[in-house]
Formats: sequence, C-alpha cells, structure tokens
Amino acid sequence: MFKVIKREGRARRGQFSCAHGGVVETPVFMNVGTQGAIKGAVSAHDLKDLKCQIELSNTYHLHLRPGDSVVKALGGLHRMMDWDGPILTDSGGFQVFSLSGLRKITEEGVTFASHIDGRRIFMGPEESMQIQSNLGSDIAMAFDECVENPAPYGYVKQSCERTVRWLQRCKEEHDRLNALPDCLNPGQMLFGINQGGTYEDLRVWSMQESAKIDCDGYGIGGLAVGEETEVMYRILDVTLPYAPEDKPRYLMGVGTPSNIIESVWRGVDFFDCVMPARNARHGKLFTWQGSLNIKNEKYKLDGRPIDEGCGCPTCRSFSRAYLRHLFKAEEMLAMRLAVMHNLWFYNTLMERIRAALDEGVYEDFRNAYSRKLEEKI
RNA sequence: GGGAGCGUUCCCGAGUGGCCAAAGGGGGCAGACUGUAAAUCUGUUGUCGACGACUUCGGUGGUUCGAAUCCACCCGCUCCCA
Repeated sequence: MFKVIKREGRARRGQFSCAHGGVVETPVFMNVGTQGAIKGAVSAHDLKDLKCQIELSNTYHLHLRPGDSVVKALGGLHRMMDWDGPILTDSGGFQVFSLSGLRKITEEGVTFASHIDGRRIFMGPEESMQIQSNLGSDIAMAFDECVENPAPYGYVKQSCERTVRWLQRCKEEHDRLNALPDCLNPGQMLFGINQGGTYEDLRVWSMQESAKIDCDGYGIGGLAVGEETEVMYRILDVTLPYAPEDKPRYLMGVGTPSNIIESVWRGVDFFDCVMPARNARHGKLFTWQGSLNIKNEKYKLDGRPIDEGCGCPTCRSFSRAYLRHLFKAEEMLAMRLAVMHNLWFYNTLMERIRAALDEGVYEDFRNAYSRKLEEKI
C-alpha cells in the first residue's frame, strides 16, 4: 500500500506499508545487505539503531549461498537475519550486468557461470520469482536485464522489450506462487522495472508497457551504469511522468547524496545503493560539509567526531583520530564503525529530505545541499 | 684463533660492468568506488630551476670510456669450527 501525502513540484512525500514493519516514510533509502548481512560486520539489529526502514538483499547471491531452500527451511529471510522490518529482494537482474562476463542471455532467461565455482545456474523470470518467494521478502523485483551505458540502440531496444515480456511472466508466476498454501509471504509485492538505456523513446515505451502490467511499484533500472549524471537526470525527467502516480518509484542502485536529492526532486520515492557501505569500508565517510577520507594524514590527531553534531553510534563515542588508527591498523572495528556512520548519514539524509518536503521547503533544501554534499573536506 | 658470508633507496629484498634512480613486496602518501565477484582496485613514493640535471647502493681509495656490480684497505654484522 502506498500513498502520496504531500508534493512539491514533482517531489513526493509518501507512506508505504507491506507485510512486515509499520509505515515506511518515503522518500526512503534501503540499506543493502546483499547476502543477508550488511558488509562491514553490521547486523539487522544494528540497522534498527541506524534508522533503517527497509533492508535489501539479493536473489542471485542467496540462491547460491546458502540456497533459497535453506533460507525457507530456516523460516525465511526475516527470521534468518532476525529483521522484522520490510525486505526488498533484488531479482538477479543486476548480476546480468555486473557478472556480464559470466552469463549468456536467451529469451528464456539467463545462464550464469557461478562466480563462486563456475557451475551453471539458470535464472529466468519464473526462477527468480520462485527464489524470492522462498526468501519470503516483502517486495520482489521483476527479473530484468540491466544494460550497461552506453549501449547500441538496437541492442537496448530488443533487451528492454524482452524485459517487458519477462515482467509479464514474473507477474503471472508471482501471483501463482503467492496463492500457494505453503507460501511464506503471501503478501509479497512485485515491482516492475523500467529499462531503455539512455534512449528517451525506449524509456517511455518501457514505462508505458510496464505500467499496463499491474505491479505494486516500479523500479527505474539501468542508470548510474556508465552514463553521465546529467543523462541520468534527463532520463528521470522524461520517464517518470509516465510512471503511475499512485505507485512508488524506485531508482535502483542510486546513488550519491546529491544524486538522491536531485532524484527526489524529479519524483523518486525509493533508493538503494552500496555506496555508503562500500565507501565506508574504504574509509570515505559522509558529513554534512561534504565527504572525507578518514585515512588521510590530516586526521592523525583530530579528536573531533567524524561529523560534528552527528548522532550516530560512532560519532557519539569515537574520534576521527581513533577511527583513522583503526583503519591503518586494519582492525575490523574500523569498518563496522565507518559503515554504521555512513548508513546513519544516509538514513538521516532521507529524514531531512522528508522533513523539508513536510514543511514545503524542499527546493531550499536542495539548493543548500545538492552541491555541498559533493564537496570533499 | 681458524673458516665462510653479508652490508642496496623508509623497511625487507632483487640486482654481480653500460638497457639502474635501481625489480618485487611491505610501509607511507593520495585517488577511485552508484540494484556488492570490492576488507577491492589505481596512482605515487631520492632531490631539483624536473621531455633534463644532480646526488645515492657501509666508508675511503683504485681499475675502467663507464661501477651498486671488479680490486685494496677500513668499519659494522652474521654463521660455522676451535
């Protein structure tokens, strides 16, 4: 269930709910735990302390390890991770892009050579739906092909047409599985995915066709995969007007704080990105003055918290100098503390975006922070 | 006392006459990272007035057109036998 409660231009302030957790306030950033854990030794319990509203995991990775049947036997992903909030599972469509050297695509689906041991894994729309059903997530993503940018028009056209055909198959299989008596999460929703690369006509076509298939929300995929940022914004500008007004729009895999601010402005409701966690593991931390690299020598004797005024578990107790030391000494606590800070930052960013929308001052917020958060301090 | 080695740029360590400012690793410094094959990857790491010049391979002095590489002595260290 989703409803828009306030608007400012194309930006939307909304509320969403699904089978787990209470009301999700949107715009929302989903915290990525690909294999059922947030990389950097952060658990689902920690997510509660980091103001996370939705957790995201991955179909391909959990199918390989520990196996979706194992997850189902353990009571589902929620039970396994001990996370009682909403979970969105990505379909494996991104792996068609990220593991492009290890797969072959046909109309039926995609055959992967497992990145772990090379064995053949076939995944098509039906398989992806079955796996996500076994995982028991609250939102299943349609199985799509995420195409790199730039790509030839002809290829993108046939690919996004196939992705729409796959969406139809996903929808049918999803409805069938949800109706089965032993279904782990009969309330599981399905989001379709818009593709079309950097081609406006394909994007619009893909959106229109996907909208004809009744989904609970729509992902915008295939962005931030090689194209210029301005191209991504242009695609959002031309595509989102064709997305159903009463359904959430999810910009998949995006992005930087600035990307998020700009995309909310253009009408996006859901986001997810590995950036806060990955960058944290590599020492790049976000602050309201811009980002910093905690490993830099200048923080050697810096007794201040990462971000003055930040209320995250890390900043409440530890100094930049200590964190720098932990990174230099390769203590795993470094990653944990850094990841917690960055996830808190992203979740707080969304909180402030929502507050600005509530107060009708989002344009001011955008002007104040969109550029600033891209700076390095 | 006798014998055998070793000393290289921040560290370890290759290099035994020119292609050597000197491999490789570590450490240092910096950068990248966007639905996670990422605790990963990349650049850089003698000095300078820098498409060139200068100083450097324990020290000093030689041999040579040319030396980290060969010779002599000195200093320091290691191992073996007594």
